[in-house]
Amino acid sequence: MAISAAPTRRPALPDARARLLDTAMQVIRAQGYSATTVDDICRAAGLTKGAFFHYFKSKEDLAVAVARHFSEMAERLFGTAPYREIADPLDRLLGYIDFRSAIIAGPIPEFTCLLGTMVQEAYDTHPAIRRACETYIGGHAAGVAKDIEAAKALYAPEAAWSAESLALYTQAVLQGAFVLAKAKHGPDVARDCVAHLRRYIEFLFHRPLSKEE
Amino acid sequence: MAISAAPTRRPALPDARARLLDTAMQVIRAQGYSATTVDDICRAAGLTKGAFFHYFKSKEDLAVAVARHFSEMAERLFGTAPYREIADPLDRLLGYIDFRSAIIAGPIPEFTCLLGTMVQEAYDTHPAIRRACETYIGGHAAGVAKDIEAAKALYAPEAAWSAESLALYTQAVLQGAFVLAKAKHGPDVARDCVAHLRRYIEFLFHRPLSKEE
DNA sequence: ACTTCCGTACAAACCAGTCGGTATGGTCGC
DNA sequence: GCGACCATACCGACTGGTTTGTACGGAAGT
Repeated sequence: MAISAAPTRRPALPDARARLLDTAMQVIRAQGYSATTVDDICRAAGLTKGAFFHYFKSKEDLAVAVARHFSEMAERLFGTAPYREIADPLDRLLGYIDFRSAIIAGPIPEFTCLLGTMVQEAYDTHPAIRRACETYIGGHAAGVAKDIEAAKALYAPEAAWSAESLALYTQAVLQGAFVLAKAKHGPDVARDCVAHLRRYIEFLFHRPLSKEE
Repeated sequence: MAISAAPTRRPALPDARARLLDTAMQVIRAQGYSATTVDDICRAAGLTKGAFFHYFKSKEDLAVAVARHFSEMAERLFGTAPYREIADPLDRLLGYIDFRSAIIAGPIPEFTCLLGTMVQEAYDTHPAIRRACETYIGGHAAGVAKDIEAAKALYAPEAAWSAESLALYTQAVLQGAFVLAKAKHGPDVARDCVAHLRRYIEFLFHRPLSKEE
C-alpha cells in the first residue's frame, strides 16, 4: 500500500553523484587533472567533501569515473547526430567529420576532449587513468572505423591503409587540433585542421574524379 | 676547525641553471606541469631549492624558461638535421616529415612535445605559459611554412590551401600523435599517424596526376 | 670585500582523505 | 498505525603530509 511508488530501491534526492561527474568534467577540461582539487569540484558542484568521498573512494577513482561519464556523453551525442542517418558509408564518414567541425565552437573547455587532456598528464603516473582513456578513445575510434571499413569496401577496396589506422588518425588530428586551439586561445585553428583532414579523406577515396587505386 | 668533512659540495659545476632546465624538461614531459613539484626537479637535478629560486623567481617563471629552452633545443635539432641539405623544397618538406617520424622512438618523455603537454594544462590558468607555448609552436610552424611555401610555388601554385595552414596542420598531427602514443603507451600509433600525414602531403603536391586547380 | 652561487631551515598555505555527526526515509515487528 | 532499528546521503571540522616560496648563512671567485 505504498502511497508513493518507488520502482527501484533507490531513494531519491537529486543525484549528487551525477552533479559531481558533470562538474568534474568541466573543471578538469579547464584546469587539467592535477591542478584540479577535490574542493574545486565540490565547490563548483555545490557539495562538500563528505559527498565527494561518499561516492568516490579517491580522486583517481573519480578520474576513471569521469572518463567513462565523458565517453557515455560523447557516444550519446554522436549516436543521435543527424549524420548517422546517411545511408552511404563514405558520406556518413564525411558527415562525421563535418559534425566534429561544427561542434568546435564556443569556450574551449566545452569542445575539447577530457580523455586527451587527462592522458597527457597522467599516462605515466596514474595507470588506471591511462587505461581508461585508452579504452574510451579506442572505443570511439572503433566506431569510426566501422564506417571507414564500409566505405573502403565500397570505394577503395584495394587501398593500402587500414580502416583502423585511418580511424586512429582522425582522432589524432582532433586531439592535436584541440592542443593548438588551447595554445592559440580559440577554435579557429582547430576547424582549419579538421578541414585538412576532410580533404585527406576525400583524397583517399579518390573523390577528385581521378581513378586508380 | 674541522679536519674531516667538507660538507658542502664544491661549486663550479657547469651551469646549474642549465641542469635545472634540462631536468625540468624531462620531468615535466613525464608528469605534466602541475604534478611536478619544485622539489622533484631539484632532486632529479641534484640541487636544492636554494639553487632553484636563485635562478627562477617562481615555478611559473621556470615553465616559461623551459618552454624557451625546449624550443631552442628543437631548433638546433631540426636546424642541423640532414634533411635540411636537400635542395628541392618538396623533398625537403618530406624529409622533415620523415625525420619527425624517425625521432619518434624510445621512452615517451623523450620524443613528446613539452609545449603541447604544458599548454593543455595551463592554457586557462597560466597565461604566461600559454603565450610562451603559442610563440614557440608558432615559431616552429613558421619555419615549416617556409619550406611549404617554396614547395607550393614550385609544384602547386594555385592550390586553395595556405602554407601557413598546412604547417599548423602538421603540428596538430604531431601533437595528436603524441597524445595517442601516451594513451597507448608506445610510439607505434604516432608513427602511423605521421605516415598518414606524409601521404596527405604527397597528395596535395603532385600525386593526383590529374590537373584541376 | 663584494657579488654570485647554492645549501639549510623554516613559514604559511594547501590538499587528499578521515571521521564523527545529522537528517531522511524505508522496513519490520507488533 | 507506531516505534525501534538501520541504511543511505551528506556535512564540515580536522589531520598529517605536501608544496611554494622566503630568510639567511657560508663558500668561492674576483
